[in-house]
Amino acid sequence: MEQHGYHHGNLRRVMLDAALHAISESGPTGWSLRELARRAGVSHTAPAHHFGDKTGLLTAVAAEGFELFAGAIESAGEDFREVGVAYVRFAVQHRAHFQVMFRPELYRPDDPAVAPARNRAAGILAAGGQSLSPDPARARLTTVAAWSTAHGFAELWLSGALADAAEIDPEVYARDLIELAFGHLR
Amino acid sequence: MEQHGYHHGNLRRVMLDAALHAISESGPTGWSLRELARRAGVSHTAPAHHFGDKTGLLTAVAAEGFELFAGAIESAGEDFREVGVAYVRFAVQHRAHFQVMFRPELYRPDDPAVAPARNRAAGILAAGGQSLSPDPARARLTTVAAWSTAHGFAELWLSGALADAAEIDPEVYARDLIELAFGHLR
DNA sequence: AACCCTATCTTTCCACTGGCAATTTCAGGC
DNA sequence: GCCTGAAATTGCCAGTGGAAAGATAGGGTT
Repeated sequence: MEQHGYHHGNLRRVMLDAALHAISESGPTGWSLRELARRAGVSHTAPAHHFGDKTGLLTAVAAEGFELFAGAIESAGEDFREVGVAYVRFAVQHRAHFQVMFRPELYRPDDPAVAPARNRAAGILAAGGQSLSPDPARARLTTVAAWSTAHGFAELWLSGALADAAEIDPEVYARDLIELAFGHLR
Repeated sequence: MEQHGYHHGNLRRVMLDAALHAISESGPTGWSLRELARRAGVSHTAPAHHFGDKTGLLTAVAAEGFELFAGAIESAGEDFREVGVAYVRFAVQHRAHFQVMFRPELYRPDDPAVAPARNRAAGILAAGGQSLSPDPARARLTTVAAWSTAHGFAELWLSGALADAAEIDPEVYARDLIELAFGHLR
């Protein structure tokens, strides 16, 4: 909100938001660093100081994404089906983050800002799968099955492949769908 | 296999294969048209004659992908669970095609070479869902549920998110997982 | 108050990219 | 043999990501 002089004062956040906006509109690679810098009113190399390079900016997006994501599914409660719904809700509400997070070739997945958050999220999913699984030996399989269902629905929805369902609230659809596939487990 | 003179003779196919190779290695946008042309031994504008522009090349990849894909799931038989396995097998064996097909912002999804093949594939999936669904009124939901599970597993596998399962044959894993989620339907 | 230290941002430069326009080569039908 | 159109070429342009080096602000230190 401040008037910028030579020093912007908030460039990191502004660039991140600009990137998220651009990603939502044109996909994770459909924009240029220079364009973002222009909109932020700074020179085209200013962002380098905060992110290093374009990959660094995407790494920051992924890191923030995994943080938000872990929080979102963590606060979904005990019922693993609601975790799945929260998964889909996150993908829809934070589509830019989501579209970067699961394309590791776009960023540096081993970055110390990314890996911990990702592992935290993976742990939450694994715990949920364990609680859902009738057979402890198949906990991992159950986790991956439910994860796949939520993830696949989110991807298909975001890609527009489910255009015929565009009218319906994706969360409601996701809940029905998870119930259909995993409701028989208890 | 012919020696190239001024006219390459097979440029279209060679460029497609080069693109598929590049996509497998660096993702659907991690390469340049010029680099591909260089490897094919032609000038950097030669591909334009066959594909128009870069988007045109990706459109051709998507079109070929949907053709192959429709064939693959069509020949998987009646059992819808085997269709899911074929879905995953296709994604693994043709990962470059797959990674383009479901990112419509990368190509021209309304291209006449793409849309028919995509619709054909969608029809096969819908028919499978219908045969799987106990309740005809919920056929669409069942289709989307099974589609999501297969798609999500394929995406997670390709992205490396299931690194812990890297040892296991993805087809076998997919079969178990589909059985877990949809085996109770008959 | 003068100093310097560091983070931040600018200017300048380079190789590379996608795409357009004009031109050249070549192959096969007449 | 020639002529026509498909297939490639060269040359050009604006835009891109990134490196290098300089400029500026805004403290802390003394």
